[in-house]
Amino acid sequence: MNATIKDIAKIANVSTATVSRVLNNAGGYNETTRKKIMDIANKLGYRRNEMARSLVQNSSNIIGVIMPNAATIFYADIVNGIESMAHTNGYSVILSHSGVNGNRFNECMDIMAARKVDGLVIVTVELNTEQVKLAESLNIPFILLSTDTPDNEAPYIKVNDFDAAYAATEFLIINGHTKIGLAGVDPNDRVAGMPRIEGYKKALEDNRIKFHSYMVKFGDFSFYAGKEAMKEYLKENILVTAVFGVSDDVALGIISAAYDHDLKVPEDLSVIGYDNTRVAEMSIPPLTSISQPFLEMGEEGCQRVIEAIHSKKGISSKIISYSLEIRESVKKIM
Amino acid sequence: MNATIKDIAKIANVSTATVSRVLNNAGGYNETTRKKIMDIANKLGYRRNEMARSLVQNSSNIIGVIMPNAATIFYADIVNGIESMAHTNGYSVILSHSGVNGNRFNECMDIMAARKVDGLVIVTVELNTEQVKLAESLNIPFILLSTDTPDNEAPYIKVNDFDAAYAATEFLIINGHTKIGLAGVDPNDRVAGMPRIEGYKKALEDNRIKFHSYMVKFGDFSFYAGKEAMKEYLKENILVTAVFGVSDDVALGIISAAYDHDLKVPEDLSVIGYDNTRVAEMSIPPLTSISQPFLEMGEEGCQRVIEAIHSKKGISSKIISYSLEIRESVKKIM
DNA sequence: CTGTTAGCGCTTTCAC
DNA sequence: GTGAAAGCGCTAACAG
Repeated sequence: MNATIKDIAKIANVSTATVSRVLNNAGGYNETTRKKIMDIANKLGYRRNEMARSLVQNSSNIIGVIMPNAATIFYADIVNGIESMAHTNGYSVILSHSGVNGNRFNECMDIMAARKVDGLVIVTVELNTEQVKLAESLNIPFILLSTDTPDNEAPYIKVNDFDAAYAATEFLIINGHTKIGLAGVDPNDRVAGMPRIEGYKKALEDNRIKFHSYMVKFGDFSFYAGKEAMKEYLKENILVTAVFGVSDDVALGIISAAYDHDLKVPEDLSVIGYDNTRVAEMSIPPLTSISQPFLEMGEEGCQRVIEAIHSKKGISSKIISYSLEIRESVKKIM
Repeated sequence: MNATIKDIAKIANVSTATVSRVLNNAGGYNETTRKKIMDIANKLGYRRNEMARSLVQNSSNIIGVIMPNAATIFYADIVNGIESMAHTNGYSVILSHSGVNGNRFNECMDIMAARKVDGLVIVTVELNTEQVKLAESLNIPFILLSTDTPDNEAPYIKVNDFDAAYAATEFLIINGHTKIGLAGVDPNDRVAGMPRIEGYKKALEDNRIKFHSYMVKFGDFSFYAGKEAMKEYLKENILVTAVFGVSDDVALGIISAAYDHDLKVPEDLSVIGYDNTRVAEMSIPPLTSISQPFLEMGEEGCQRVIEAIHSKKGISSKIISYSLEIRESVKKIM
C-alpha cells in the first residue's frame, strides 16, 4: 500500500510529528533529518493523504463548481479559468452538474457540503431565494458567474445584459439600420432574456425608432431558434435589414436561414451575435458579436472566492465589461 | 459549526456507532431509535463528512478527470458523460487540467494521488511510457479517452482514426471525386494525425487514385490551419474538387477561404469534416462530418472505471464506432 | 530540534 | 439492538 508518514517515521527513526514538519516545510528541524526524511519519502513514493489533512485542518482545499449540463461552448472557458486559478492557489476543483434546468442543484449542494469544499462557484444556474439560502447555509464563500439573483442576495460576476444588448442594437443603428429584429430570446429568462429585450427597446427608443413587438422573435437561444425566427420574418413579410441574435448560435441560425432564402449576409441582411464564442470567427461571414470574457470571469470568480476563504470577508459583485467584436456580418446602409 | 454524529449521538442518548449505523442503513437497530436519530439529524441539518468517511474506508468515492486546457468544444460532452455516470453511481468528479500540451500531467497525478481518487479518466492526453507507469503506480483503475498509448499499455476508448479517415475519403470518392485534398493534419500526432493520413492514403490507393504528397496540407487541426491549407491549394494552383478537413474547425476554415475566393461549397468544392461538433450543423452549408460519440465515450469510460473499482479486474479497451453524418457540404460530381 | 499526545469525524470489530 | 474502543493519516499543541 501507499506509504504514510508513519512508515517514514519508522524507517527514519523519528516521530511522525517530525516527518510532518519536514514534509510541510514547517521549520524546526536540522538539515540532516530533513534530508534523511525526504530521501525516504522519495524512495517510498510518499504522497500526502489530503483526506486526512483536510479532516484535521477542517478545510479541504477544494473549490466546488456547479454548472448546468448543457454543453454550451463557453462553459469550457469558464471552467478553464476557474481551474487554472484554483490550481495556482493550491486548490483542487470538484465539478457537479445541476441538470439542464438546474433541477439537480440541491443534490449538488449535498455533494459539496459532504465534501466540505472551501468555496463554491456557481455557473449560470438561476437560483431562487430558497436555493440561495441553501447555499448560504454551508457557511462558505460562493459566487455566481454569468447570472445573479432577483434581489441581489448573492455576489456575482456578470456583464450587464441590458447595456450589452443596447450596445449591440445601437451598433446596428449607427450603421444606418432602422428595421431591426431581435431573435431567439426567452422573455421569461430574467437574467439573459428580459434585460436584452429591454436594452434593445431602449436603444430603439433613444434613437426614435418605433418599437414593434412583431420584430421580436422568441426562442431558446439556440441555432434552431435563430433559424425559425428568420423564417418567420420572411414568411410574415416583416422587413428587417438587420437582426440582433441573442446568442451566436441564434445569429448563425439567422444567417443559415437567410442563406436558404438566397439572402446574403451582410449585403442583404446584417446580423449581430452575442457571446463571441469560437463559432463567431468561423462563421461565414465572420460574425460581429458582443464578447463576454468567459475565461476572465472564471478566473476572477474563483479568485474572489479564494480571497474570501482567506480573508473571511464577504465577496463583492462585479459587472464585468463586455466588448463589441466587430467582424463582417454588419453592413453600413444608406 | 456543522453537526457531527457525535452531536446527534449526544442528543439522542445513543452511541456514535448507532448513529452511524442508522445513517448508513446498516441495519441492527429498532425503528424507534432510527426515527429518533433521523429526526435529530434532519433538525440539525446533518451532512456526512465524506473526508472522514473516506479516511476510514480508504476510498474516496471520487473519480479523477484529467484533460488538456484547450477549450475545444467536444470536451464538454465527454465531461458531461463522465460526470453523469459518476453521479449515478454515487461518485464525485475532481477535475484537473494537464496543460495545453500535457506538460502539467505529472502535477495532475500528484493531485489525484493525494486526493486518493478511486479511479481516473484521462481525456485526450497523449502519455509516454513513463507517464503510463506513473498512472499505474497509483494502483487504481484508469482509462484513456480518445487517445491511446504507443504499445497499448493502457486501456482506452476511441474510434479507429484510420478507418474513420478511410471512410471520409471513400465517401468523397464515391461521390465522384478524385482530386481530394487532406488538410490541417499534424503528421507528428501519433493518435489523430498519422492514422488519418494513412487512412486517407489507403482509400485513394484502394480506388486506384494516385497519392500526391502536395495534396496533404499540414496543420494543427484549427480553423486557421484549414484556411491556410485552402489558400495554399489556390496559390499553388493545385486542383482539388474535394477536401477532407481533419477536424470540423479545419473544414470550416476551408469553407471560409473558399468563400473568400468566390468558390461555393459544395458547388465548386466539396468539404468533409471530422468530429461532428456543434458547429457542423451550424455551418453554411451544413457540414458532412465524421461523428465521434463523445458523450457516450465519457459515459462508457467512466462506467468501465467504476466497474473496475468494484470488480478489481482490469479494464478492456474498446474501439467505439464512428458514423458519417451526411449533410450538404459534399456534392456528387461527374 | 524533536517526541508525546490528543483529536479531526467517521466506521468497524468485538462485547454485552 | 446497542455501546466501547480502536484506528484511518495527519496536524498541532505542549513538553522537553
